[in-house]
Amino acid sequence: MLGMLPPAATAPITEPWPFAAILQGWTAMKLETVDIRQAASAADIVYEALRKAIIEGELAEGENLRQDQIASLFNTSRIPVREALSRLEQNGLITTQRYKGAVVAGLSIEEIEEIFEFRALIEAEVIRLAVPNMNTKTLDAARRHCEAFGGEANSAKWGEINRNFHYSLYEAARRPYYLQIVRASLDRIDRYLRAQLTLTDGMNRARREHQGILDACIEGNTDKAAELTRDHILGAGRALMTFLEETRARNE
Amino acid sequence: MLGMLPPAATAPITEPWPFAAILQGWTAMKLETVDIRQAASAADIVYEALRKAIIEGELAEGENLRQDQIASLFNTSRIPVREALSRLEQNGLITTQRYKGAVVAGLSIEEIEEIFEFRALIEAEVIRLAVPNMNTKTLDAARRHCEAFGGEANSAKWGEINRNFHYSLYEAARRPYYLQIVRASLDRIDRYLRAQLTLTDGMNRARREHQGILDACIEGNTDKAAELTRDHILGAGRALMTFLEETRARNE
DNA sequence: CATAGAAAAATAGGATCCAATATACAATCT
DNA sequence: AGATTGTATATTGGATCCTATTTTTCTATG
Repeated sequence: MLGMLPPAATAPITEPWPFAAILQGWTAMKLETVDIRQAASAADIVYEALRKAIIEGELAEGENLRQDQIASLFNTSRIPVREALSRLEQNGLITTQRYKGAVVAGLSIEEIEEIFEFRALIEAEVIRLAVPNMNTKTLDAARRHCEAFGGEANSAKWGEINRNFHYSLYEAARRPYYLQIVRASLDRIDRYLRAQLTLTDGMNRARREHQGILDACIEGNTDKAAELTRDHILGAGRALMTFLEETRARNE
Repeated sequence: MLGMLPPAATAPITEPWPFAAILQGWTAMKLETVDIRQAASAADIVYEALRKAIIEGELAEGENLRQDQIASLFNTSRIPVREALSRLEQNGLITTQRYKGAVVAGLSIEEIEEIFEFRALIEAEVIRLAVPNMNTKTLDAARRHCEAFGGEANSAKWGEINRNFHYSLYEAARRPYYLQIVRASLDRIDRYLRAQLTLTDGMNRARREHQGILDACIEGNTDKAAELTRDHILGAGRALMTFLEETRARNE
């Protein structure tokens, strides 16, 4: 339901203006900091909120997204909403029909399978590129996320922590384009992945596999890390497939 | 320059309404034909025209895209233009700054290199998945595109034919998500690829390598086709790198 | 003349209005 | 009753207007 969206409008993405720096005089500021000032437009805020709601599964697939409803939720007009919807459609998170509106995009079993297969290919390669660049700082961060994942009781947070763990390793690859694609493909299936983690016993398995990947990275064993990442994703995909086939069969 | 954009607005994407079928009575129509009616919005038209102009290099990188200028070019208001620009930004083809406008996105040497590396990974895999599904029809189509590529004198058409050749093989993979990513990544570097084909002697080499890939597909040699595709892309990337490093060095 | 600062023009973002289309529902006919 | 047609309502797409910000131009001053 749309009512489940976050408070909106009250949470601008802009950082606080650096009063202290101004009071101390501009010389106290590094010259580079001047151009950072870039407020988020209304469209940005709506886009991010909707994106988050979709990938976290708060908006069910097939649900209608009414422009004026969303606009009033965010205390804005329909123009920024339309821009946000247009961006979401470009990312494949929603589908729109002319004069009929937008609905949260659903994925067929085959599409989900394809995206998992794709992720296995890409993320294994990203890890392969990342391992040689990893230093103690990245490995420490990854270990923290790995432990956080194991220790978190609230299943609603697993998806986020799972992302953080993988991203913390992937960043060492220093491949912004790859990472953008990884993010986009994960966005598409994140809801299902979250379901798999909580509804099947995917959690324990993920915990073990994360530890294995992390160990391989610490050892500097590139091939092993890539192989384990690939297996991790394909395994989660297979578990999800059997789960979905059961539930979708049951609903017919 | 923007003046180089196509005539626009005069070319709706809708097909003609099937009068004959109506006069003969609805039973004469296949039931599937009814739902095709889906006109293109103004934003769609602007988006496609700008996308084409950017990937073909008609709009130089760094060039400003003024909303009202584009709007008057297409005889429309700024609203559809803004939607088109928003989509283009999501695809990485332009970059925008709040209150400052949009410019055609340029790529650094490193970014171009990364995208070529990425394409080599993905397209090799797509060919790998495609070869087992290829039949005489797809191979014939690919051969025609391959010959057209060799026989075409007008260098402005090489980019398009090059795309057609590769896509005709890739389609057999039956992986819509992969293909969408392939398309997006090719969009980002197509201008540079076109430059490489025409400005270096990339054409002859591409012709040879296309023939090799096609032969491997005809033989059903999956590994060879994947290997050659990978080499083809990486080779073009390297040639482009040296070319760009020369020209960019010369301009400083 | 050079430069800082103010005024003006240009341009993007957003709100509101109008048009086009779809959906729901009532009225009518067989 | 059931189908069909016309009408009202809802909703999206697009145009126009207003506001916020940037960029440019002009002007005053040293």
